[in-house]
Amino acid sequence: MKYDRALAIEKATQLFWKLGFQATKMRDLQEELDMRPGSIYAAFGNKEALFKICLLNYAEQSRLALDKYAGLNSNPIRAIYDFIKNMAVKAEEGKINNCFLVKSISELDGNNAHLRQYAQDGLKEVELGFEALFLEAQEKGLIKQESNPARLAKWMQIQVMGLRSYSNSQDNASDVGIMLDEIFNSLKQAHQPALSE
Amino acid sequence: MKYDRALAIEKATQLFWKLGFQATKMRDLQEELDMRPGSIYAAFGNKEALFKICLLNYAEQSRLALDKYAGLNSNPIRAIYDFIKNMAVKAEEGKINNCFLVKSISELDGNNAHLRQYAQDGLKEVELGFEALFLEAQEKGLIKQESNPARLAKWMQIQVMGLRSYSNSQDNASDVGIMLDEIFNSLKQAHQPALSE
DNA sequence: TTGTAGCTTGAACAAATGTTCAAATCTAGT
DNA sequence: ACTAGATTTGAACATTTGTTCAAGCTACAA
Repeated sequence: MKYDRALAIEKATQLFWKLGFQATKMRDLQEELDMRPGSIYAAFGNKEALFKICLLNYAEQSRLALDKYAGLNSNPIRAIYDFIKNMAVKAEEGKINNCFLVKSISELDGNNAHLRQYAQDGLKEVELGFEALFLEAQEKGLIKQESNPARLAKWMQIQVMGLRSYSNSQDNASDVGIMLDEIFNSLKQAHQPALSE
Repeated sequence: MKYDRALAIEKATQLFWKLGFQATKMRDLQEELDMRPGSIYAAFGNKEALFKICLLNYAEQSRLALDKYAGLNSNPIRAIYDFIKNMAVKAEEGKINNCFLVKSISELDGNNAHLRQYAQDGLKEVELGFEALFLEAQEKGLIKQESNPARLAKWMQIQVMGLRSYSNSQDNASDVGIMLDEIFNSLKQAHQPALSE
């Protein structure tokens, strides 16, 4: 039976995400993808190449998701909120807290600078997406003129990374949703024009 | 020649910190510690036991450092600031950005729940240290009565994790010091009593 | 000097792991 | 049904890796 490439990448991503690059063994992948070693190597090259494919795919999906929420909301701030709420703060059962890109960068410190770069690029893309939305918000009068969209995007990344990292570091990650709301409240507090509704 | 236990643990920690638990091979440790396998096993048990020792030692050092800064400063907020500035935001050459505990928790997701717990406990200890200092600050009138020390401690952890995670995810980690100052500014903005100096 | 207790050495081992490839199997066009 | 090309299979291989242990070494008391 011919394998489903998209599905295989999805499954491989989940495994790499959960276990990390090093801890994921080819035999784990063979079982998860229900493919024999030869097929995997024929389809993806080798372990590193498959990991790279997963990273790039995850980054692209993230970027597409952000664009999706931007399309669904006339309010750019709301779009960022929805994106983060749905992508990063979903506290579903057995869900992985950490961002796949951030976790990979952390693990590939020191070694595999080559793979690391793909994850860094993916994160930068999302940050640029945030920046564009903050700029749009500024043009719509939702954000102060003095505020700096690039700086806000950076700040937003820090907040999300902190939130996910923290919720990952405590088993009791109950009120992450509340904390996200607090982050957006402090954003409004500091950067919304005084006279705005 | 008899080995220096404290020095060996220090060196092992640096290696585990840089490479991670999985990527650090016993042969790397043998070279770094300049000890033969038998000696390492006689002194520390095995790889996992050595890693555990490094984790516990790092956590203890962190906690001691926080107490040190608390002793040096009459202002508890300043103590927290100095601690973070010196422990987490040192942008020295070849310095590791991520916290060893956070990085370990991230890597040990899924597997090695046993080791993971030690890192979680270490982080919790630091958080409790923050909480005590925020409480002290509140008693000294440096923080609003309505503010919640435990919540502030949590918030602080999130900010530091976010900052370190971000600076780790971008090669250009130049203005991390500035960002830390911004974090403390927003802390004062939101939680300092209005009439305070 | 000699004995001994404890530490160190490094060769060796068994298991794990990434990868290969010849043979088997499947697919589609005639 | 037949064949050529593509895909899949899984046993096998070369390394890598965590760990062991008998033999060697060192320091010190008698």
